[in-house]
Amino acid sequence: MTTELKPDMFAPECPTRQVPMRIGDKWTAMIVLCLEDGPRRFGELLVPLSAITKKVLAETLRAMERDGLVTRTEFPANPPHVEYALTPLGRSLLTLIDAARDWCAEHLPELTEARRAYTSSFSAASKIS
Amino acid sequence: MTTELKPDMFAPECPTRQVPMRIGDKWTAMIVLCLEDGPRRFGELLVPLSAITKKVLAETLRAMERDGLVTRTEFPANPPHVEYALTPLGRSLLTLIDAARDWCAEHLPELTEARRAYTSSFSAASKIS
DNA sequence: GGGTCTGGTTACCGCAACGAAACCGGCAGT
DNA sequence: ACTGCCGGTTTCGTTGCGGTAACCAGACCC
Repeated sequence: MTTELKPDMFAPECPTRQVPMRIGDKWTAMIVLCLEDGPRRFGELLVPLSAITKKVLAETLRAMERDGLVTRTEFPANPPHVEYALTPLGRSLLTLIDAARDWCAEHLPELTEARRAYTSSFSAASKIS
Repeated sequence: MTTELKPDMFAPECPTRQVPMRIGDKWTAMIVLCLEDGPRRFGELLVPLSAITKKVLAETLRAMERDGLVTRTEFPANPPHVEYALTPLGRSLLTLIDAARDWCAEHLPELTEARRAYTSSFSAASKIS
């Protein structure tokens, strides 16, 4: 058992504060999942992420490329197209994402029930997003 | 080995889409960590979360209470005070948060380096947050 | 020359999160 | 009566993520 040193999330200068849940932004985790089984083209990513717009997809992919999570490869063939693929770093996120999905699978009912109970007990008053 | 069914993040109506990274909001994970060793008072939480404002702390705690992650207990003693404590559900988040911190501890250098390399190679052009 | 496919970019905008600062009500101390 | 502590709430303002719609450049097809 390697006693790893956890990052100090409480230090204001710790990059953990900036980074960790970029994964938690609206689309990054889903894009990683989309790329799990191999490279995909821009247009292929648009389909499963039904609600995303081209702009946001492009932005998110750029940010992921910047952070070394995906690679962008242009094929100047005919018609020219572009492929996005996971880097090893991006792929390493899969275990984390899976852990999050497992947590959801296990505990989401409790959370939903808690939320229901809470809002029904203060039916009128509170307004928490 | 229980073959758990992962939530379908791609279904627009899946609550996974709403919930998962509420954990990833700016403060929830840190508050969970603060409460790890036992109940804390409002004022005690303000200290380690040095940058948080009372308003945001109150909002975040309310949301966490709504979701069944913490309990709020008033002590009408003298002087009156309030204690926040993790519920079992909230405590179950610790493993997930630890997984995220482990990932950061392990891969943050790569990510930082990727970011540095990216921004230095396009020193002038790109502006990604 | 006109339409279409691909992989975007640009301009604009709304909303929710986040934050700074002031205020508040009950009670204790002096 | 005045001061301060505790646990907030109120007001106002800023920032930034995400979204909508329009446009674009290259290449191919007709």
